Amino acid sequence: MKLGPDIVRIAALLGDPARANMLAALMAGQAFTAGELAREAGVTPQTASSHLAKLVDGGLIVGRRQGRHVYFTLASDEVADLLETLMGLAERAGHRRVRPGPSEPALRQARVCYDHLAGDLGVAMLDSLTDRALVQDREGSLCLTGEGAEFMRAFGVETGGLARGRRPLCKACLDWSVRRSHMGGALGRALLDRIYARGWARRVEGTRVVNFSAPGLAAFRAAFPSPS
Amino acid sequence: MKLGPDIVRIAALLGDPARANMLAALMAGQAFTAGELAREAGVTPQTASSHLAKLVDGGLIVGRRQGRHVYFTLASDEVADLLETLMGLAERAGHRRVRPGPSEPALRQARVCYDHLAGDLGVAMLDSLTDRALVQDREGSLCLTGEGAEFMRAFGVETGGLARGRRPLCKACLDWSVRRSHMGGALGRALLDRIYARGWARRVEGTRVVNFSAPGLAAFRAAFPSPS
DNA sequence: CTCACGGTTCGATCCAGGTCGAAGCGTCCA
DNA sequence: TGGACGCTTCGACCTGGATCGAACCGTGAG
Repeated sequence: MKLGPDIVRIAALLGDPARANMLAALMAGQAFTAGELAREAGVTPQTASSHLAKLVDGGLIVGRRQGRHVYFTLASDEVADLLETLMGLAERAGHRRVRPGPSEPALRQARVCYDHLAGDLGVAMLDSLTDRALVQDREGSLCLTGEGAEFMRAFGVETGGLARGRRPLCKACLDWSVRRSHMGGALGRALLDRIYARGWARRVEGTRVVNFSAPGLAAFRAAFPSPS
Repeated sequence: MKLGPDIVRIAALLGDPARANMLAALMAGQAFTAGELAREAGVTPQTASSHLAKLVDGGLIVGRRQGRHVYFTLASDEVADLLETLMGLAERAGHRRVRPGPSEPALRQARVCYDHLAGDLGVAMLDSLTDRALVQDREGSLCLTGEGAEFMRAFGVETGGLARGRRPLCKACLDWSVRRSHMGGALGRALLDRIYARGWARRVEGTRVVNFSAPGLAAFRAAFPSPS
């Protein structure tokens, strides 16, 4: 069996704790400098530099120089997908990194998955949209209906511009904690942006946790009512 | 970022060439003995035994004793999913194991993905089914319509029994070579079984390639006409 | 019972690669 | 222009883990 793509290079890149920590940090969707990632991974800057070079070479992340800093982000949301899939399998196989800490429930309720909303609330949002026939599912990639576009416009998202980019408008992304899909793609990102803009929730600095205020959560539930 | 599942253990397991070769072989869906996997990976039986123990411990494969042989299979189709995702990323990142060999086109046209049909023909089959509204897509997991169940019965697949198992009846599985979905799950398996039973195609021994005969291919195209 | 065979365990070897100190290089600021 | 800072390169060190020979164990065959 010497055919097909070479999974070893990529898997080996993910198989080192320092690199995995860096990638986990980058799952927050924002760009980090080399130094920040070094601290995140708990290694010296030299070591981090070596790891980052390997990750760039492997096509998992990209770096942009800006002044004397270098900002790194995941290379694509495909990479984020892979990381979520891996986390799902690890979760199910019972490999926890540490025993559930205090912020673990918050992470399960709402977090960013690269640049869109994941966790209980992310799944609830997609459920609500599909239940009201605002989005439909065609062969794995979601598809906005006419009423859906109407809804999005009212919510403050111009879907016309989003569809122009080469990134798929919306896309089902499997959630590792809930084991069901939430909304990804350009629309997923735009929705989360609107949620921030309306002040319903804020990112907890340095983590993937998305913190909803009490009125924000109520407004969210009203905008995306549960199917039940 | 010390929260969430531990992806390192699993990724490290996949990051060794010998283990990756074994898993790639197991993607063919059939069970292999420890010795066969050792030859497949190009290592001695002792080394293979050590690797297999690690893979079992990590929950990626399971082994069953039978006489003086031990048969190994992938632990779940989730593992197969992960491998396909990894292959997709590796393919796109341009990491090929070897330069495309002679059987590469055959692998792209039709192969087994664990236990269901993948490649051009696998994608075409799902396309045909969705186009004729025989299956629908709800939040990532496919769903058979009433007419779909009718169609399956006519094709020789009793969907009633399949739905009883704890494995999802059907499921979209992202194809690494085509980068679109094909049909997985219990129904995907049953469909491939029927294709074998009707003599349309056979597995090429020891590889993932599925070889359609000329009349078999014609019958396949007739049963699953292209949407165009 | 004895032997052959598949699989595992043990121990020793060896090497890829992670790690960090020191030095180099470019950018920004005073 | 000098100095601080962020990042990278180089070199040396060291450890984890892959590998295999040899011995061991259980099953099946003669």
